[in-house]
Amino acid sequence: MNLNHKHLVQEQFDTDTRELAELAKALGHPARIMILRELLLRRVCVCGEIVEVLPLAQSTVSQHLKALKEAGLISGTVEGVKSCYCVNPEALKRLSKLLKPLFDWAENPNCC
Amino acid sequence: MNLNHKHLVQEQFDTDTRELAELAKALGHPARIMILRELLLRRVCVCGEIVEVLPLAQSTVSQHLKALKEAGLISGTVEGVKSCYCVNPEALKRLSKLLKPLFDWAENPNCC
DNA sequence: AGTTTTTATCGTAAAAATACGATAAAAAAA
DNA sequence: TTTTTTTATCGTATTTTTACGATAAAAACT
Repeated sequence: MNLNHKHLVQEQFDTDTRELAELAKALGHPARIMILRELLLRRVCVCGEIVEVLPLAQSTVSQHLKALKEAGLISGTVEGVKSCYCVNPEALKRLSKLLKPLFDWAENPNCC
Repeated sequence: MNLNHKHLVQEQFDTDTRELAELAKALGHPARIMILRELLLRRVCVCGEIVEVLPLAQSTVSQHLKALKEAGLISGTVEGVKSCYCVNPEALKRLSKLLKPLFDWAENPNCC
């Protein structure tokens, strides 16, 4: 496999496909799902209480937060010494929109 | 990191969380999104025409098909020398159900 | 019977993801 | 000012993912 073959391969797909894949990938780990759930549960944007909820080291949680942030699913602001995160509704709406054709089909499948 | 530490970590999350993560992970690659799209497009279950549509080697496509199958998103039947796949609507419905709380929140967020 | 077609699997290499501890950096508290 | 708290990042080890070519196995032609 070439040095950045994967990168070249990814570019062959259209934007929507790549965007959906990226959002889905960000949701593709139980820790990150839990983070989103926790952020939704506590009405206000929370910070490192997430670490206490998850069975993972602080550095690992920080890494997962970064992944969610890079996918646009959450945004974080520095609040003094603490770091506050919240779910980005727009990203979820986008994901919903991208998945809609699949879900619509599932309600009325024409095969199998 | 312990030998199967990751496995132990994954077990600490509840079933719904793990199920959602697994389904999302399966969708977390543009090639697999394309496969689903292609299966939906052609009304009847198709087989290896997928290979022709994707910019990937046959063996790689086969691997992606396996991943989707293992996640329950598609099912495949052998039709003579050919292999026929189709999307499993139940899996998509399940994914939709698991994502609904997130999407509902996004329509009426209470933060940010 | 021999050849072709179709697809899954094996072997393998490179890259990415996952996890942790250690540490740095900045704000807050003492 | 020193210490503590909080969080991001670095370094690193391990595992998983992604990709390919080669090959095997089974059905379908010739």
